[in-house]
Amino acid sequence: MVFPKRSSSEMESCAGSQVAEMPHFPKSARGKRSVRKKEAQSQGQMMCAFDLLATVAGKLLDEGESSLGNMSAGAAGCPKGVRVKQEQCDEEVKHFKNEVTDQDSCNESAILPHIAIQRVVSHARNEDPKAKSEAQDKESSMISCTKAELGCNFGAIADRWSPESVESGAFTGDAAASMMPPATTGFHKIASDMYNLLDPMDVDAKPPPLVSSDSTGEMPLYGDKIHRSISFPRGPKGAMGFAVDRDDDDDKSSGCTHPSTATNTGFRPNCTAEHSRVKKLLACKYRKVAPARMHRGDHSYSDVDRKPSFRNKKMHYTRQRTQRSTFKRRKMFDRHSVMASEEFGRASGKGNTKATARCFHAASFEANKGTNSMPFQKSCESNDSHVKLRIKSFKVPELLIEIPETATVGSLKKTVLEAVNAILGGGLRVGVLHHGKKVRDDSKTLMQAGIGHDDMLDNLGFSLEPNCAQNPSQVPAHEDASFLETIDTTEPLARIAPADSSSKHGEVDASQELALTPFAATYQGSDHDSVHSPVGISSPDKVSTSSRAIVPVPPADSNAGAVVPANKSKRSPEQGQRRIRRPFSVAEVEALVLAVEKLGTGRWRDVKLRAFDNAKHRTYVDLKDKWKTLVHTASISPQQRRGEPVPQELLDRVLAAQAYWSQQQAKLQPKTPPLAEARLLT
DNA sequence: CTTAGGG
DNA sequence: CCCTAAG
Repeated sequence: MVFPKRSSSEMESCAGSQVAEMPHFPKSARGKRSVRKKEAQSQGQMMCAFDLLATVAGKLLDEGESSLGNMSAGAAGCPKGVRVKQEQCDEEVKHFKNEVTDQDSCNESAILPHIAIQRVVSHARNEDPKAKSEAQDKESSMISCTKAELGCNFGAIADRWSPESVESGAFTGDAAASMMPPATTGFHKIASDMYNLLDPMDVDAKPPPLVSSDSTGEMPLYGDKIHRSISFPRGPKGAMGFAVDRDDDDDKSSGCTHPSTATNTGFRPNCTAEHSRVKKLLACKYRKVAPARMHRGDHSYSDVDRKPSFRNKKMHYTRQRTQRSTFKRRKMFDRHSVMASEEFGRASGKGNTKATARCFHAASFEANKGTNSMPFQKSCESNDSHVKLRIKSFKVPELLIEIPETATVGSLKKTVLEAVNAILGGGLRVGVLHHGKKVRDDSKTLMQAGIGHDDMLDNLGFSLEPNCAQNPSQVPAHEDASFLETIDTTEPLARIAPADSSSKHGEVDASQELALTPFAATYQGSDHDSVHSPVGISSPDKVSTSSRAIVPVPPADSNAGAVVPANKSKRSPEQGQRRIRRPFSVAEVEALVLAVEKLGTGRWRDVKLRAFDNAKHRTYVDLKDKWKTLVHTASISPQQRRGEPVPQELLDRVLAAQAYWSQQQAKLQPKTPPLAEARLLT
């Protein structure tokens, strides 16, 4: 038989000692699974740290919002910008580290984020190298600071970052280089390297023996790369995720850092991948709303918490299923758009005033850019009992937006705008919140309502509500709480960046994230949404009771991006949702081919695990289907093919592998042990 | 839950 | 991609 060079060698190797083992793979695979799981758990803590870091980064991004927009416009610019900020962040972290170390008392968890943020936000200052070095020196000691997890985590983060960030650059370049499909000859090889290096699965699960036995020369690199990737991927990844990642606020609320609470218990376990994901998603939104909710004494918190944990129980695939039902990116706005200063006050108390404000503004209509203060304020003119209110911004009711990752930022904006218009078109009404309570009685005078006193400023809030559907029965309290997602600004960035060369890696578990390379991070963008949706989706379910369950909108054409005021109906029939179409990128195909070459055509689950473990949106069924189409594609004339052209080389390999494995299967039927085959082939 | 196939 | 029968 004639196989492409690489294929043949690989196949043979497989057929040889390997094949015999192959059959066992499934078992090991299961074992792997558990392993992975374990790892993920153990890394849960890190997540907290990362989240924190993310938070900081988030601040940065927030601050650079405007520039961000610009960057998005000019695609290429983004990554760079992000990285820079990241570095800054890094600096901050280091600094921070110092402080913490010096303080020695990490208990003041609340202060940590504060410090970090402030510094970040006011990144104006130059970092003094001295502190930096000091920080490095103290790294070890830092880690020992176990008392306050926050501090500890932070230390960990810094630890991770600082050293790595340096290398990061190089690595990135490296990866980039390998990413660029050079001569077709080495293409697959490169890809394999890439995957090896990207694929966490391999890292934690792949049994060394198997690997080494593999005749290919890629393996050696394997270990090496893995290490590296494990050590720093954070950086890049973080950079991306940062925009989205939660911030300290979140941490606190989540209980990871927060000293108090019931939440703590519930949350803690969730400091796992899933949770973090959710958190990321919720990031800004969450941040914003959190105070509000607390204010209202709502249960949403727990809601949010549980969701993740709930999902955690499920396995990957299950999760996927859940997620898949709605790959939607949602953009929801807390209806209580205008938060009284009181809430902000609280926020600031936690040391995130700026962040909150920023976020707030970002999410709102940006009515008043540049002002970090409260969204509205009253210039109480004690004069003649007139109450002057200045509403700086309003938040619109929830919005559910679905937009392809490939969409441009511009289209995203447009989409959002449309969504907003849609809501506005339906008519809006203004809600007044006083002391966190909705003032329903329109006939009351402000005075009667207690509005107008000095305190008012701190307790008055406005909200925009859809004029239509809303039923009075809905209690404002909990509904939106759970839907605090925000589009991660990152997305666009990620998107724009280096294409989706390495498509298959999203991050799920901390461990996985660790293995991610900068590029992987890039790719994550796509995964992110898959991540997003889950949250959104789960939320609706959980909160179905609430008024504004999100109504999964039938995905309009990918380009258009569907927008729906999530308030329309209370039900969330995400069930019937058809997953959005996500064409396989060449990189993905490459990975698939590679995996199939090794594993064969009948073990899709393993293929999934091996090459797409991180691609949460690719199920083994998808892979199987893709293979099917690939085989078909390979057998038709290039002119008949559609979509992103797949390198002929890959198609050839597809056919070869297909032929090989089907033959293998055939021989297996008659009960011919693979070993025999191997011998023959050899 | 996975596979394997048809739709 | 979805849906399902089978295992």
